[in-house]
Amino acid sequence: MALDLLPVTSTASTDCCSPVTGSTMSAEDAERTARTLKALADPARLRLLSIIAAHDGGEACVCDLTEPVRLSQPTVSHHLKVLTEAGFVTREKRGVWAYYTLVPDAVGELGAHLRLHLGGVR
Amino acid sequence: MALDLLPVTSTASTDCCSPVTGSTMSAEDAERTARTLKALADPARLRLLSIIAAHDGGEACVCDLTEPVRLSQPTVSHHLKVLTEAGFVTREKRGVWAYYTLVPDAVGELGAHLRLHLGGVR
DNA sequence: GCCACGCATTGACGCCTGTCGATGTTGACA
DNA sequence: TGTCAACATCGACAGGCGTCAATGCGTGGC
Repeated sequence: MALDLLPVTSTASTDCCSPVTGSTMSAEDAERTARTLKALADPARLRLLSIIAAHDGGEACVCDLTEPVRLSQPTVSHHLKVLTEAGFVTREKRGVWAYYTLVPDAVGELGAHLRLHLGGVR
Repeated sequence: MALDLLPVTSTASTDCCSPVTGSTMSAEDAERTARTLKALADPARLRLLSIIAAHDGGEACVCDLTEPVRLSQPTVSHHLKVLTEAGFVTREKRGVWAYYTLVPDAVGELGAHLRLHLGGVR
């Protein structure tokens, strides 16, 4: 608020920058959004989602995912569990195989929510 | 290698699911995208970006960011460095103060790149 | 009923990361 | 020149995370 010459007394400690004009993200919202982003922020999980998306019908089973990412089967299962709990894929057991399917607009909603608070659209 | 009934010879090992139809994300792309996402996947950094975005002019200095996030000054500086290296903010030193400014469409481009490979738009 | 197969879970290990106090660095001012 | 303020960097610590081998659990076929 105050400039170099004005003898300010109201602002006790901080007085260097411009004030806030919009509304900031709440701590709870930041925590939830960060958890969702953490599920995406892994190269193996990104590749898994990409492979599932590239499959016909948008679904794939674990045996089709283990070899392309060059990881052990328990590790792939772990990543798929993380992606499932974050809401990016759904699991459906058919016989012996487990089919993972993309949740249609999960990444889209995440991006929209980010642009809402971070002013990407303006 | 030989199966129970069908004499398949083309598919060597995997034969349970549908084949791939699209193109998957490369390992290098996944690595780079994951690094960018990791910079966002933290509640403190999300709040910092949100506070900067809410400031007038889309810029803020460290002294305006330390108190809202309830973190020490070194920690805030560390988070801002991570965000700077990821390309979400830029740093400009004016006198004693360091002003951080949002990179206009960084989150938008990230979202677009994700939807491109993950089929969010279809 | 038993065995083979696909997948999930467990336990363990090493690395990465968020946080802080202490210290260094730089610019403003007297 | 000396001092103070704002910010960055360093070193250290605890907790989280990615990875694997070993094991458990259903399902389908013989």
